[in-house]
Amino acid sequence: MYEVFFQALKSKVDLTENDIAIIKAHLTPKKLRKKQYLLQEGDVCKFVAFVEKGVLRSYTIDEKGTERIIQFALEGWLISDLYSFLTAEPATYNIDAIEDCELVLISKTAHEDLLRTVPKYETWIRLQITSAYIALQKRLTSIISLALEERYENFTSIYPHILQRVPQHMIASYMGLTPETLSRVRKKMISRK
Amino acid sequence: MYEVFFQALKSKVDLTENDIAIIKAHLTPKKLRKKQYLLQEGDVCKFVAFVEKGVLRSYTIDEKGTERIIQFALEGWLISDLYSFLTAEPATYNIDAIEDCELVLISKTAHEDLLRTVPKYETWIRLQITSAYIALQKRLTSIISLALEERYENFTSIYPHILQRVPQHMIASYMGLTPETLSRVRKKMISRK
DNA sequence: AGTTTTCATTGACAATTATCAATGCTATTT
DNA sequence: AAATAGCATTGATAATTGTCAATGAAAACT
Repeated sequence: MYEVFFQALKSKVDLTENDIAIIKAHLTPKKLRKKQYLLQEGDVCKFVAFVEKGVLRSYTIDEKGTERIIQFALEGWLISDLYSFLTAEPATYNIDAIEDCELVLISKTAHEDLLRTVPKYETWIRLQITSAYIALQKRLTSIISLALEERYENFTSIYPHILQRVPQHMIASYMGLTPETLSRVRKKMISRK
Repeated sequence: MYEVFFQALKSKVDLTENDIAIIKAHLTPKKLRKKQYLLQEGDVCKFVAFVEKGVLRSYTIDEKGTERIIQFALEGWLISDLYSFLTAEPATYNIDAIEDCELVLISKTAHEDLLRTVPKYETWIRLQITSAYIALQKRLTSIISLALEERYENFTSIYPHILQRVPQHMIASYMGLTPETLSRVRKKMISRK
């Protein structure tokens, strides 16, 4: 149990058997069927979720009812509404499963306990957030500085595995585009050889 | 010396006199005149900079020669090319001073020493990156889900102090717009009362 | 004080992207 | 196996944003 989780952890920090035991005691497994919610806007987000298996997304819904995808999460990634998790304010994002999922949940008290008692856990969290920050900054840079086709190429080269498992209209949403526009961009790129 | 820096640190974590002394020994002060570079694209970024006084920006230059602003940093903020800093790859961003600045530099070896020897430093870094991540996610959400006017309103309400110290065309760049478009958006908003 | 840069604004026009509506295909459900 | 829902594509048109050029004002420099 928790194979992917501990593999991810061990690849970043050294853990003693004792560390592992303590961490294990703070985790909760959870399965989710396709389309099921993990978190709904308005509820307080009480966990950080690690993806053992499957794909999820976080998103908001704007005034017109359009879904805007903030993040995808595949095996080995973390997903949460961090702001809600840390402040206990109502979540502004929804999170649901794009495929059937197996998750590892870290509750708020578990998270706080682990930060206090297992220094390596804090290190791991720091490294995770740092990578997430860098990735987000790259995404933002791509949005404000590249033409559409380059942005799509960029996306496909960085996340080919997302492309294969997520419908195109969600990728359009992630890129801040309509599905029609993305379809046309792709057509242009294909025709250009 | 380093007043703003230690104020920021102490507001997030408890430090002993000893912690403070160790940290102090790892810092380097640096002054920068308006328009001076702190980092140029292609060089390896060898520090994280904390702003004691002044304003800086990080940005890329696209194929057409247009500057695209990634981040502003005011008093109390950190700025760096994190990816370059962590991997020692050449920087993809430029950083320069918008006003005369006083900075506190944390070199790579200082950073690593402090992470190893002062647990509270790691905690502070974790908290800083976490806030930066959340802020970036909000910025991204705003870009992909709001109409231009709302985005500008959003920006002005979150960062009124940036607005006052940075020329408008840089704010346009930060928002991924041309200066002309931002000027027109503002006009529309003002005329609408 | 005078010169030079930098900056914000405006206009005319072009390019890009969104919207709305329709179609056919595929996967899922019953 | 049939019915339904989800999905990608296309066309016509509208809305948004960018580009290029010009102007005047303010700020920085000498």
